[in-house]
Parts: sequence; structure tokens; C-alpha cells
Amino acid sequence: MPVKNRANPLALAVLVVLAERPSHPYEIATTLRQRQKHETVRLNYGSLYGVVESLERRGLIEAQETRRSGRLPERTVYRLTDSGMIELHDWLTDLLSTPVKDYPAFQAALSFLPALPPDDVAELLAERAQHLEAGLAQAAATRELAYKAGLPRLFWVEAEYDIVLREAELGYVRQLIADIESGALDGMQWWRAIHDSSDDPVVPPPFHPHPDEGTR
Amino acid sequence: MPVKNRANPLALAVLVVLAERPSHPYEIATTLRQRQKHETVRLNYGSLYGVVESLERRGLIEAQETRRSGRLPERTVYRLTDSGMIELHDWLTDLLSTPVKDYPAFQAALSFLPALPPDDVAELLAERAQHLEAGLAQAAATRELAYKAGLPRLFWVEAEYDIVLREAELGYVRQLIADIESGALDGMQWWRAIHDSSDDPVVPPPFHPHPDEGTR
DNA sequence: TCTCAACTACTCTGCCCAGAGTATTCGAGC
DNA sequence: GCTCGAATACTCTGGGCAGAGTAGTTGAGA
Repeated sequence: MPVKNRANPLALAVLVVLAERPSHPYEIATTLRQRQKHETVRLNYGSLYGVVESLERRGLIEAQETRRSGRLPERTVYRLTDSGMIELHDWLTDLLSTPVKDYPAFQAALSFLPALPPDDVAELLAERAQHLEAGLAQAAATRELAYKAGLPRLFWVEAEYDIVLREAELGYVRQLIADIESGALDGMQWWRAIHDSSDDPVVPPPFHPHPDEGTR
Repeated sequence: MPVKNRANPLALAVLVVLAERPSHPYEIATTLRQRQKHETVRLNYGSLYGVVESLERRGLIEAQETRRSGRLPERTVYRLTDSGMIELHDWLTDLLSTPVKDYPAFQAALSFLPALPPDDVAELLAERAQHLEAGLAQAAATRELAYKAGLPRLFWVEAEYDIVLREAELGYVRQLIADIESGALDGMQWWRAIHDSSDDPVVPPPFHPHPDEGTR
């Protein structure tokens, strides 16, 4: 009886919704969407029903009743069990208190920068910066709307966090563009060299040891 | 013949390594680890061989030769094809120029804040802040080491990016803790209320519309 | 020279999960 | 009163991917 781990945050979302009141899966999905949770948690039906089954196997939720209206498919209403409540508490506690390693796509891309020529990279990053600016403007507008509608800030901390991260990214991207364009980025001459030569002599990267001269 | 998409960055990493020189899968893994790519890309053997097979099916890489030394398992050496080179270029271009939605675990956790009582949350966030500080100190030390060893900055931009994001997160977490502890966070009274009452009357969240009074 | 750990190089297994598909009902409009 | 789209409520399928397992080799130390 394999126990599914805390890999999928959708399971956490299900627990949270069921902690409030019993629901059937489709209703859980609707609730989550109404609350914009699909912005923070990957949500789709295929996964949802699998996750619910898995939670039931683990004894964290249980079927309360199975109703049927007309000839529509059955709706199984689930409720949280006691151990489900504990798991919800522990899981959330863990997520909040302990940073885990995420693997953002852009970070991976950055680690492969040398595979493209520097001038192309500078252009691509400039494009990204524009996208980021547009996205941030959009997010600011949404935040404004939520404020005017009177939705308490407690319910959009995750959006604030998102904005903070994107601003940080934008700052870094701008800095990086500047350093590439000015040539201030250490390693540039090697980077240029491997892309300028028509053939591909695998030159080892340059090393300029700085044995000891304080910080920076 | 289902075509695997650009879902898995490990595939990109494989293309990058093979663009440099033909290798067999295990060697690819070793190279990636030597270059610290496991910091930015999820890497493990189970996935690696699957990814390589999939790349071969898509015609992006091809087997060059199959050698055997002693009675060790065969080593199939792969090389990049022309369309593999194009895919590598296009994929990387796309990743750099266009932001994609990531789903960081902590953002999900933030969106479920109300499920825990405010005082607990403040404590948990304080613990997170400490972890972040420790992690940042560690990262700074590593950066220092890389600098002294003479590794050009071009090869640790991804680490810089990581640091920038973590600093931004730390700043936000500190701010959030302060706002919870001071009670300045809008929605706190409701948050307290639902956790104080021993029974669980599902009170609808409070709305305080701010129809129009400029920004902020 | 004998062992034992570390390294080399995969292979196996099975849950997971995304996307697409299915079937029914309801409401709006012509 | 008929159609068509939207909403309700899932089910199916198959590759994807992680973790654990396997099996031979090499090198260091007692």
C-alpha cells in the first residue's frame, strides 16, 4: 500500500477546502478556482480525481455520501478525517517554516547561457524584461481592483509575494543585460571567442584566480 | 508516436552537454554534476535514461556507437543531430525571452495561510527567515570560494539569481511577520476570530470596499 | 591478498498526472 | 419548442519520472 508523499500541493488544497466543509471533487475544483487558487497550485481534473483517491487511500479523507441527481454521474461527497486534519496542519507548518529547493525554469536557462552567443542573449533578456514589466503592471492593476473591492489583504499575500519575486527578477535581468552589453561580465572574452570562431575548438574556460584580496 | 514536449529541463541539459561533445548517458550525468547543474535541474538516473530515449525518438540525438569494456553494461554514446541543435537553440531562446508560470511551494503555502492561526504563522515565518538567512550566508561563502578559485562570473549567474530571489523572499517574509505581529494586516480580526471560537461557525470573510481614493 | 567501500553504468517498477474525451442537464435566444 | 453553447461531473489513457535495485570493477588499506 504505497503512501503518496507531500509531492503535490493540489492535495494540500483539497485538504484545506475539505477542512472548511465536505464537498465532492468537482465542487472542490470550483471553490479553488473561485478563490484564484489555480494561480498558486496546478489544478486540472485529471490530477484532481487521482489526488482525491490517493488521499482516501491514505485515510486523510473519507466518503460521506454518494448522491445522484438525474442521470448525471454520481457525486461522492468527501469529508476530512481526524488524521487528515493533522496532516493538513503538519504539512502547512512544514511548508511555511522550511524553505525547499524549487527549480525555476529561468534559473535552468541562466545556467546554460554560454550555449547562445552573448549578443543574442542580451536581446532575449531585454525581451524578457519587457514581458516582466507588462506582467507587473497587470498584477498591480489586479491588486488595485482587489483593494477597491474590499478583499482583505490577508487573501492576496500570495499575489504580493509573486510581485516581489518578479520585481527582484526584473532587477537582476536588467543588471545582467547591462553587464553583458558593457562587457563587464567576467568570462565575456571566452564567451565571444567560442561563438566567433566558425569551427568549434573546445577551449577550456579561462581561470583568473584571485587568491586573497578581501571581499569583492 | 507521442512527442514529448519541453516539459523537462533535464532534456535541455542533455542537449547542451551533447552540443559540446558526444557522450554516453552516465557521462552526461557526471558532467552535469561536475558543473553543479544539479542545482538548477532535477537530475537522477531514472529520469535521465528515459529522457535520453525520448530525445532519440524525437530525432534530436542519435546513437553514435555502442561500446563495452569488460563485462560492464554497454555504454551507448549519443551525439546531437542537426534538428537537435535547432531545438536546443529554440528552447533556450524561448526560456530566456518568455517568463513562464512557476508554482513555488511557498507561494502555495502562503495562499493557505488562514488555515493556521496567526500567532503560529508568525512563528513559523520567523523560523523560515532564519533558514533563509543561513542559506544566504552559505551561498555567499560559496560565491566567495568560486571567485577566489577564478571561476568566471559567467558560470555562476544562476547562483546569483538564486541569491537575489532568496533575498527578496526574506524581505517579504520579514515584512509579513511584522504586519501580523502588529496587527496591521487587513483581515486579521476575522483570522483571529475563526481560530479563537472553539466551534467553527463559517463566517464569511469581511469586506471593506474602498470605492475610490487614489492609489494605496 | 583479501576485503570493503566507492564508483561505473544502467534497469525496473509503479505511482503520477496532464490532456483529451464522455455523457447529461440547463438556460438563453430565435 | 429547438438548437446550441455552457456548465456539471467525471473517466480514460499513456507517457513521465522518481526511487530503489542490480551487477561488475577498481583502489586503498590491513
